[in-house]
Amino acid sequence: MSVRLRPLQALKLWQEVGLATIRDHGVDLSARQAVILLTIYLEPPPHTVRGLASKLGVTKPVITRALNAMGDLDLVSRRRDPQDRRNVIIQRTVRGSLFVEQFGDLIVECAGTLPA
Amino acid sequence: MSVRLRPLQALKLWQEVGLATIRDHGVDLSARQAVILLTIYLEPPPHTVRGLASKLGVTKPVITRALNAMGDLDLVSRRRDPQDRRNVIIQRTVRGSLFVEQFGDLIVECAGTLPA
DNA sequence: TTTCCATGATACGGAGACGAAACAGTTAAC
DNA sequence: GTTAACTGTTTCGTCTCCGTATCATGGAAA
Repeated sequence: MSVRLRPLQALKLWQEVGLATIRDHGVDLSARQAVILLTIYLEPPPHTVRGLASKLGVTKPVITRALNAMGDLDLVSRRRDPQDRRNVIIQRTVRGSLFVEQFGDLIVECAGTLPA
Repeated sequence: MSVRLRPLQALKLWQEVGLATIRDHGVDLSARQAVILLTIYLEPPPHTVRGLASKLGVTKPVITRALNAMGDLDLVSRRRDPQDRRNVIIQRTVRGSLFVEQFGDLIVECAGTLPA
């Protein structure tokens, strides 16, 4: 069952959620960081720097820096792959799971108050 | 009639739309710029620098700079208010309308392909 | 008129992100 | 064992953005 959404509703939803995240002044991620975080938490592991860079169409340093920033916030964690020690496996954290979950709830809440 | 959306669908939708905008390499606005643009095109005019700054909870230079950037892209335009020449009235443009419209369609399209 | 207050724009220093290129570490090929 | 290829990271110069403070202009009040 697909989600039915009209253009005006979609735009309003984007505006409301954007407004909420800007004004909340809590953790504010850039658009790219948000997409990286969502990819890590929504798609099946394992996730690597190269894989994420390829999927998003950006360079590797972008991923490394985003992981540094989100690592400092305890939203993701990294460890070496024991099998192939060149690889870095990106792992989820408790705080990251909570953050993503709350973000999902925020969108759902905004969607619920949308006019017909 | 409110829009019904489940948390996992909402998160997937955000990821898909974010992915599309990152990879398109066309016009890429910051999160703040996007919210400003949507506010201009979704809420009834007139819009002023001060009003937008207050609504978003940011300082005035942020709005001025965003309007400069989006003005260079021909997404918005500005003119002095003839009544009170201190004010600047922010106006919509053809290109901006088209851009917002296409963005709305993108969200709707992503929503339509969402799994149950 | 002169003195305030309001508006939006600019100057400035600092912080952060970008891509290209060079880097250290690991594995594979020969 | 040496060379080559691949991983993620760092460096570099550049660019953009931020907030504070200041500026230039226009309106309102005395």
